[in-house]
Amino acid sequence: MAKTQKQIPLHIDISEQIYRRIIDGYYLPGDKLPSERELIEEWKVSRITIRRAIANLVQQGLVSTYQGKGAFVTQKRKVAYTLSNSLTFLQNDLADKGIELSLQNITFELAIAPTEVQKILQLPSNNPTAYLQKKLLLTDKVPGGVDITYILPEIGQKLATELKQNMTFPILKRNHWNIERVAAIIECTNANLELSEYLDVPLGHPLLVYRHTAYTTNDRPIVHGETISRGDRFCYSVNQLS
Amino acid sequence: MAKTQKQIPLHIDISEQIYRRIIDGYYLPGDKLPSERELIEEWKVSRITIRRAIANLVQQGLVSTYQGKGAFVTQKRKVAYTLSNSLTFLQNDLADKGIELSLQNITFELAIAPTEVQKILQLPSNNPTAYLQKKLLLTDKVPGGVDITYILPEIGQKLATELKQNMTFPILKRNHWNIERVAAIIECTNANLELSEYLDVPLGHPLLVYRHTAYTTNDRPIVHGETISRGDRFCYSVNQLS
DNA sequence: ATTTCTTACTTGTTATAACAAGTTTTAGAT
DNA sequence: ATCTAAAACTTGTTATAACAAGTAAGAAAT
Repeated sequence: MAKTQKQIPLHIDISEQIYRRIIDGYYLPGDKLPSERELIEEWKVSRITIRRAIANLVQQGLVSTYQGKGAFVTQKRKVAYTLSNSLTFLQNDLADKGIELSLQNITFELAIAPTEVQKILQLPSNNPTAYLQKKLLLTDKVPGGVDITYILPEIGQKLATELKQNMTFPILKRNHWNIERVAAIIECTNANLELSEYLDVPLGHPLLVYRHTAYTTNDRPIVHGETISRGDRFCYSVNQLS
Repeated sequence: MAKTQKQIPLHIDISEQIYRRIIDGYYLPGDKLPSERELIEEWKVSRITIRRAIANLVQQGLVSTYQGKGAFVTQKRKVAYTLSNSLTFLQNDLADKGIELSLQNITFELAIAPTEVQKILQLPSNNPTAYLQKKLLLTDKVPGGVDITYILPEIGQKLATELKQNMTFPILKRNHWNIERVAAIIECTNANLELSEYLDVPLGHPLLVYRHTAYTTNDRPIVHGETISRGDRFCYSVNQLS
């Protein structure tokens, strides 16, 4: 005998039914869902249950809510960062796709690096400082990511002006800092309050993290940082050859 | 004058304070948070507010709750899939790290492929079928990912037995299907109900998706699929040479 | 016709309440 | 001492209620 089906909560039942309507195209991307009041009518449940059901859909990234306006089916088109065999030159990459990338400097300062960064960049223990830069990445004027980078002091000092206005890797190349290899990890996290404010997303929104270390000649690390981008708008494309 | 600070909700205020306690190490990974009752006492607010505050932390991936037990600070150690210059051979890769990978076949059947897959695999329009395989990936007996793959009929038929028990790429190699290149995209999504049940995570849990197409000689596509893994347990490591 | 203000509608926050459903501890029976 | 059942925890679900805050539509005044 099948064991008695575990009682599924009302809010899951309701969110699954709305889920199907979205998947089946009954509610299309951009459409407004019925208001809470209407959904309460339809299912004859309390507001708290309907709100929970909608929250389930928001958590699945299918719906976004706006105070005073309503709940809307999200439309997701993602932009790919290309991690080709050569290096990432995001700006050109996006320009090819007709997307305008701009930068907004948040901070640029000499700071004591966290211990992990000290190790990775092989900073001298008597003076473990590096330039810390935080940049906001805007695609078509809309914030899409944050870049947090530690740069060796000698490089950061010379290239300060440029670094505040452009992407890091192309600047290094222009200034004859050869980048021999980049070791990177791609992972996902969820937005904390600080990031949710920078990126204008709700708390807990999925984010893609590209944590990288760039090495110049003789395997000398020169830059370490992470690019944190909205998971609903970006992805990474990888091409592997045998 | 600074414009009047936007009123921040109580639940955010509380979750941020607990957030700090976690970040500062006052609550350590694995620790049990105070119970709802105790937190209500501490902040003199209603249960709904405390529950919302904890939900905020869960959404940020910092806390997990278990009915009847309590809320616990999560400990995150992530396992890296290596996307080296050569191809992904996950099993060896993980074995090197002392992690046992096992597979559990969910479905293996000849099916009509979705139109996107038809295009990618260049299936004949009069018979657009391919083998559809769903596998559960278990690391140390615990479900960590789901693999959904479409395989050309001629290959799937011959290798059916093997495919049900092992990873796809090593099998192809053993059977002299040369894989010349793999085009892949890494992105993140949130668990829907089906995936949340397979992977034993809450609805909306962050997931990493590795969507790939493998090409053999003459750029002929033979396999297309996606590996969906728990974002809290896995990441991808990429090494780029110039 | 245009602007302004009010009103009605939307989602967001918070409180109180009761019960359900797991887990752990305690008290009791053997 | 060991097993068992009850009690006392825990988080999960759902209802009702009131007000806050943001948006849109309509009425009133210019």
